[in-house]
Amino acid sequence: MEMPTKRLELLYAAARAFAEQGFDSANINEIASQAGLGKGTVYLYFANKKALYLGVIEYTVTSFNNLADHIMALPVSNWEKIEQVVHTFLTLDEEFIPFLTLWARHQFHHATEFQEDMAQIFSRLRQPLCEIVAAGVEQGEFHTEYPETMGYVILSLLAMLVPELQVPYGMPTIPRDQRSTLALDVIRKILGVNLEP
Amino acid sequence: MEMPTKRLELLYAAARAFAEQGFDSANINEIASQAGLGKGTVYLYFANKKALYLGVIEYTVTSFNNLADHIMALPVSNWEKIEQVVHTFLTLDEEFIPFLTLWARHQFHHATEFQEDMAQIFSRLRQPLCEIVAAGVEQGEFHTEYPETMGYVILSLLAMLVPELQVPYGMPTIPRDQRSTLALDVIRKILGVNLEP
Amino acid sequence: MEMPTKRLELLYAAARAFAEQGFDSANINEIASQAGLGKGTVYLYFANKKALYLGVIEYTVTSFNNLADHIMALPVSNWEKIEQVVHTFLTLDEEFIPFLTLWARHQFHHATEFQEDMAQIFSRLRQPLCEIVAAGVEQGEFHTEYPETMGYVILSLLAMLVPELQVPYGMPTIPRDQRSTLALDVIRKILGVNLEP
Amino acid sequence: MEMPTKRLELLYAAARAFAEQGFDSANINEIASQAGLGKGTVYLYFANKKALYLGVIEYTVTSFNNLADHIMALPVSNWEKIEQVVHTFLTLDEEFIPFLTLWARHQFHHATEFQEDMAQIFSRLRQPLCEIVAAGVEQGEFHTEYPETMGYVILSLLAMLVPELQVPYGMPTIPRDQRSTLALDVIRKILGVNLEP
DNA sequence: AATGAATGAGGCTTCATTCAT
DNA sequence: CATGAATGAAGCCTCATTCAT
Repeated sequence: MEMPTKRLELLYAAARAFAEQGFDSANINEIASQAGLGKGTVYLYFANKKALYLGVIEYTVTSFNNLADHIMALPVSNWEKIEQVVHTFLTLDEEFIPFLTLWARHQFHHATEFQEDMAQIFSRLRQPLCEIVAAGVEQGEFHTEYPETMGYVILSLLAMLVPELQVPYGMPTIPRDQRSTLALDVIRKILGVNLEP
Repeated sequence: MEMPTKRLELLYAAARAFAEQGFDSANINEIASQAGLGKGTVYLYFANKKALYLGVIEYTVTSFNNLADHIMALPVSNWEKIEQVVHTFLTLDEEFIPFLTLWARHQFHHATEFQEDMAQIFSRLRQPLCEIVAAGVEQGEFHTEYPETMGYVILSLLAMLVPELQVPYGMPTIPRDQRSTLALDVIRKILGVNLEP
Repeated sequence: MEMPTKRLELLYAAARAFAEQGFDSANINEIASQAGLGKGTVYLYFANKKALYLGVIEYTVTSFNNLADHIMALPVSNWEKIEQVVHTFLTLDEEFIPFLTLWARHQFHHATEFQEDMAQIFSRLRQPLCEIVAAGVEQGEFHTEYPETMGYVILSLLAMLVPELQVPYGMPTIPRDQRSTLALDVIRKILGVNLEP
Repeated sequence: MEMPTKRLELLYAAARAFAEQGFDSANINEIASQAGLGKGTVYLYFANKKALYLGVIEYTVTSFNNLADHIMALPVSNWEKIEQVVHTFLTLDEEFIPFLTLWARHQFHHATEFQEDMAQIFSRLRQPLCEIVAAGVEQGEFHTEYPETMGYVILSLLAMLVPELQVPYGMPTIPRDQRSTLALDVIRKILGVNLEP
C-alpha cells in the first residue's frame, strides 16, 4: 500500500495536534502548517476534520496490528511473547507517542469523539495480550479464570507505564530501567507464573 | 432524589453533558435546559463555561474525598478497607457516573482540558488505595516493592470494572455479581495476600 | 413639582454613569447601586434605560433654563449679563458636571443617542447668549452680522473652558483664575465691544 | 471613486457606522455587508471591533496630518495659511465626513471610548492652526496672549461650520457660500488682524 | 496538486427587563 | 414601594470549509 509522503506527514501532524489539544481544539490550519502544507490542501487528502481524525486512528490500529502480527509469529513461548509485548510497548518510538495517546484515550473509553466509528475501527484491532494469555492458559503455562479480561488488565498496566504517555495524576514516576521489571513482576503474579525453580 | 439547590442541579446537568460530549462540544444552552433553567441563569452560578467545568471537577474530588475519609476512618484491617473501596467503587449511584467518567478521563491523563487547573484540583484528591497499600505493607499484611504504584494499578483495575462506566473496547462484560470477586482476586495476587493459612 | 429624593438620586447616578461610560456601556445595575436602590426599583421610576437617559437630559435642560431665566431677569446691561453667564458657566457645582458633559455631547451634536428625542428636548433649551447678543446688537452695544451664530460660538468657547469638563486633546490647561479673563477677552473681540475709553 | 483595498473599504464602512451609531451600537455584521464582505472577513483585517475602531481613528489622524503637512509647506503668509485651512475644512469630501465626525467627537473629548488609546493616537495629530497662530504672533502678524488656545478656539469654530457635520442644536444654518467669510471674519477679530492698512 | 482569501454557522456571554415575593 | 433571581435577545468572534486561481 503506497502511502504518499504528504498524507503521512499530515497524519503525524494531526496526531500530535489531536493528542495535545483534543479534536475540537485542534486547528486544521495549524495541522496543515505543521505538515508543511497549505490549509486548503488538507482537503485534498481528507474529506473533512472528522475524516482526518479517523484517518489517524486507522493508522494507529494498523500500526499496532503490524506490531502484533510480528510478535505473534515469533516461535517462542507465551511468556516470552509477553516479554516481547512489554518491551515493544515500553520502547515505542517517540514520534509514535501521539498515536499511542489517542489510542489510550479511546481504548479505555474516555474519549467522546465518534464512538460509533471508533467501535468499528477498534473491532479490527488485534489484542495480542488476550491471545497470548488465552493460549498460555490452554497450555497450562498461565493460570487465571478470566484470560481475556486479564489481557486488558495487563494492557492497562502497560499504558500506565509507557514513557512519555502521561501517567496518572499523583502516580510516582518509575525510572525507565525499572518499568519492564515492574510490569513483568505484576504480570507474573496476575497470571500465576512460577519463577524458575 | 431531591436536589437541593439550583447550583447542584447545574453541576449534575453539566457533568452529564461534559461526560457525554466533552468540554468543547457540550452546549451551555442545553446544560441550562437540562437543569430546568434559562441560558443566562448559568452565569449567576458560574462565571463562564470553564468555571462550570472546574466546578464539576471540584465537586467530584470533594465527593471522592468524602467517601475516602469515611472508609479510612473505619476500624478494620487494611484488607477489609480494600474490600470497602472495591464495594464502594462498584456500587456507585448511577447519577454519579458522569462525575466518575470525568474523573477517569483526567485521573488517567487522557483529557486535554485545563491541565494546570486540573493538577491543582487533583492534588487535593485523596488516594485511599495508596494509603491502604502502604499501611498494609508496613504492617506485613501486603507484599510489594511499589506500594504507591500498586495503588494506582488497582485503581485502574477498578475503573475498568465499574458498571456503567464504559469498559475498554473489546473487553468482555463481566457479570455484575462477579466483578467484586474478580477484582479482589487480582488485588490479592498483586499484593501477595494469602488466601487462608 | 414635587421631586422625590430617590428619583433625583437616580438622575444624578445615571448622569455620572452616562457621562463617564456612554449610554450603551452604562450599567443599570450599577446606577441603581450608586443611587442606593435595587436594580428592579429603577423601573418604578423610569420605564426603561432610554427613559432614564432622556430624564437626565430633561433635568439638564430644565436646570440650564432656570439659570438662564435668572440671569435674563437681572436689571443689568447686556455685557454684564454676558459676564454673569461666563461666571455661572465657569463656576458650576462639581456634581453638575456630568449633566454638563452630556449637554455638551448633544449640544454640539456628536452624540448618536435618540437624536429625534434630543431635538425635541433641546428645542426647549433657552439660549441666553443668543438672546443677549441679539439684544446687544439691537441696542448698539455689540457689533456683529451674525448675532445668533455668535451666541453659539461663544457657547462653544465656554464649553472648552469649563473646569472639569474635559478640554480638547492637546489644548493647554488654562489656570482657573485666568479662564474668565480669557473668555471675556475673546468675547469682547468677537462682539466688537470697546474697552472703556 | 475607486477604492483600492478591502481594508480601506472596511475603514470607510466602519467610519460611517461608528459615526452614525457609536461604537457599541454599530454592528460588525452590518459594517461587513456595507463593505461588500462577509462577517468573518472583517477579522482578516482587524483583530476585533476595537481594533477596527482604532484603525478608523488612525486613518483619520493620518489623513488630517497629510492635509496639514501640505498646507504648512506652502510658501505663503500665515494668514494665507489660515485661509487655506479654513477652505480645506469647509470643502472636505463628503465621504470623509464620517471620519470628521469621529474626530470631532474625540477631539473635543466627548466620546468615552478607549480614552487611553485615543490619547496616544491623538498625540500624533498635528495642529496646524496652533502652529500658524504661534508663528504669526512671533512675526507680529497676529496678536493674542494665548496663541495655542486660540488655535483650538478657531478649530472649534470651524468644526461648527463644516457642512454635513451636524451643527449645534438650534444654530441657524449658515449658507455654504458665507461660511468661509464668516469664519475668517471671526478669526481676524480673535487674532487682531488688521483688515486693510 | 496546492493555495489562502472569503465565508457564515454556531456558541459563549452580556445585560436590560420582568415578576413573584 | 422595593427587590433580585431569572430570562433570552442580541452580538462578537472562531474556525471548518469552499473555491477561484
